[in-house]
Amino acid sequence: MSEIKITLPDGTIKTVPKGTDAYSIAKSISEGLARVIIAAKVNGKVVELNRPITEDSTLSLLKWEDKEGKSTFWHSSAHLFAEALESLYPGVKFGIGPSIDNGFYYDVDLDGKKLSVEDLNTIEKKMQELAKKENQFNRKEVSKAEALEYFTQKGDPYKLELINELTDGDITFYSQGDFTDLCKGPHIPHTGFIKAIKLLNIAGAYWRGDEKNKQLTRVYGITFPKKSELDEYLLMLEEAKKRDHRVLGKDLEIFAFDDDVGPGLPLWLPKGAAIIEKLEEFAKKTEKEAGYMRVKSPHIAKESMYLKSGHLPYYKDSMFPPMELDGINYYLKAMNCPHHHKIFAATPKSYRDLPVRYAEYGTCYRYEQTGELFGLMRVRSLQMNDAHIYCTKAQFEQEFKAVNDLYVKYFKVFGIDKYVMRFSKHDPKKLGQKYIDAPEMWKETEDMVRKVLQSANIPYIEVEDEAAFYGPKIDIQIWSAIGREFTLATNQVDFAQAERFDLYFINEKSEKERPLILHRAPLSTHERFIGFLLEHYAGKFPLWMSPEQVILLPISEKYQEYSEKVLNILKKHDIRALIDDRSEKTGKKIRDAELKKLPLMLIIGEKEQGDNTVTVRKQGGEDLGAMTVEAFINYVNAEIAQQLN
RNA sequence: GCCGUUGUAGCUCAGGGGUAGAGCACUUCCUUGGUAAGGAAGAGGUCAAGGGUUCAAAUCCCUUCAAUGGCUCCA
Repeated sequence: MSEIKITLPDGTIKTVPKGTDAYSIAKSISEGLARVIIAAKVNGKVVELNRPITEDSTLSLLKWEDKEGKSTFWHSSAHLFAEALESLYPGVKFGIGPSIDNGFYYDVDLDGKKLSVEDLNTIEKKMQELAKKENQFNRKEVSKAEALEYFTQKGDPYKLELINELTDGDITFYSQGDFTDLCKGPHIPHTGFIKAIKLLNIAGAYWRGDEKNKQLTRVYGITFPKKSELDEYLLMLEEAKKRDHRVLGKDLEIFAFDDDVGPGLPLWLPKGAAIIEKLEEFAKKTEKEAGYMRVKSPHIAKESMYLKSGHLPYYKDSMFPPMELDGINYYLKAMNCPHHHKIFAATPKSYRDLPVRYAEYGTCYRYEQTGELFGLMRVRSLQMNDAHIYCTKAQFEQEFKAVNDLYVKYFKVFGIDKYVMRFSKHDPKKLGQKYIDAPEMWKETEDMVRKVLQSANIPYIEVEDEAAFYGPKIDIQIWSAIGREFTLATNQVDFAQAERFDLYFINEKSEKERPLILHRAPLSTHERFIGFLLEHYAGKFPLWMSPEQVILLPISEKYQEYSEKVLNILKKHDIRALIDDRSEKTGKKIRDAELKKLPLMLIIGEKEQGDNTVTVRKQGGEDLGAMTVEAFINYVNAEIAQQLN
């Protein structure tokens, strides 16, 4: 029998008979290893452990801890779910059942039967029962005809549709117990590895993600090889819920919604408004230093402007319906750019004026579908950290880079490090439809964007067919506490609207020339950004933007007067402070201040009153000891200066 | 917009065809206490809204509204 060479991740080379499987190789290394591995990666491809290896290969053995180990594990769990479901509801039809970042789902058609929470418990129990049988996952290669035959017999139209799109010779079935599924694999050795099971929720999901198709029932679940890991995961979910900006926003009195005002229309309470003011102050200062000029524009405009901008035909459904005045339709603005273009056009421009940078915290209204609304993250009224930069082609790269540098600077101030820059490109096949038909401009601007990203050494991913209709863009993707993905900020190239609005400047040769436009919103909208920050800081805003910075805690009524004196001094120094003058014990006052996430507490008793000091306790418990009021003011200012640096 | 779930006090939630409940928060009083909950009393609700069934509806049914988990969408 011929032999093959297996290269392990540490570089060791093992010589084994051709056809040996990964499990045997693991066993030859150690029994312990063989027990914990659940799949193998052969020449970069994940396969099951009992697949014979037939050529010289690299091999890594995957455990639960490995990312690919987890996805294999969860994919197998989806099959276990399907097996349980089929045994409980014979005749159920199956869509797809993949693994996801946290667990798996399976889309099923129960023919009108609705699943309840109790049903999930029953299915879970069935899964437990089936898991204990330690049924093996068996792979079988089938011809297309056989595959079609099997699912025709079974009467599953979804699987038939999938099979019809596959090439003959490349189709495999996997079976465990009495259940067989169309699947390319791989799977864990047997169901017994799945020890802890939780079905999380039920949702509707369109077949193949198309809302024209039938809506199937999607069940989400997660499994673990150990019960303790499931408990840990569930605990983590609970913790994440506490950090949800909708919960914190209510607790901390940042914002509210009201039925009479309307869905997606947040009300900013005084503390929320205070945060916004500090944020704007910071943004305006930063933008001023970066050469932006502030402009202001109305909340509505005539239909003709949105026809000109090209927005209306594409985005009418996302705008509030028009109001008619004197036979003319007016729209609430959904974006600021057309107004800014009109500001650009209002005065003649020379190349000497460029780049022109117009900034406005403009309020926009978007008619988001009801199902899309999500706390502050997805709303219908929003105020954007918007600006438009008009520049020459020669200036573009530098301007684009400056905008990117601004992002990085902001993210440093806010300590935002978990994000992905997504470079969205056009799809050449959709020129003239989804995208402006200007192939050479697309190429040119996309190359420029890539060059800036590469030279700045910024990690990014490129995605096809995600650009704006007027040019490529960079989106900064972040995740909410409960794991939902959002675009936080955006930086877009626009080579179309200058033409549409007939924007030009006079170049050195006294000719009219079109500017390039950049749309940018590094601090997103107030709504989304503060929603994000609430979660990012878990409600503990840094001192500089905290709506209430200092709380004075007199130990008893006797020190009330002195406390008020201190309060007035702090207020005069622009420090946002308040007194807790309730007749409660100090411990209680501290606890309440902690729950309200107040950054600094001043404890004031006999000692402090006697020597004109305050005793400073930071949120979380750090004791900074006693200091004079003047020293405390200096401390606050130094702290803020450092945070904004 | 679609599928599912939910809607009871400011908040978190229990209850459930026959006079509406708890804890926390709030108000008042007692207490004047030094680093995460001192004590007592009180006030607070058209049980989301509208309709239906019933002697009787917060409870059962229908509709609407809103929230929520997803799907679709996201300039």
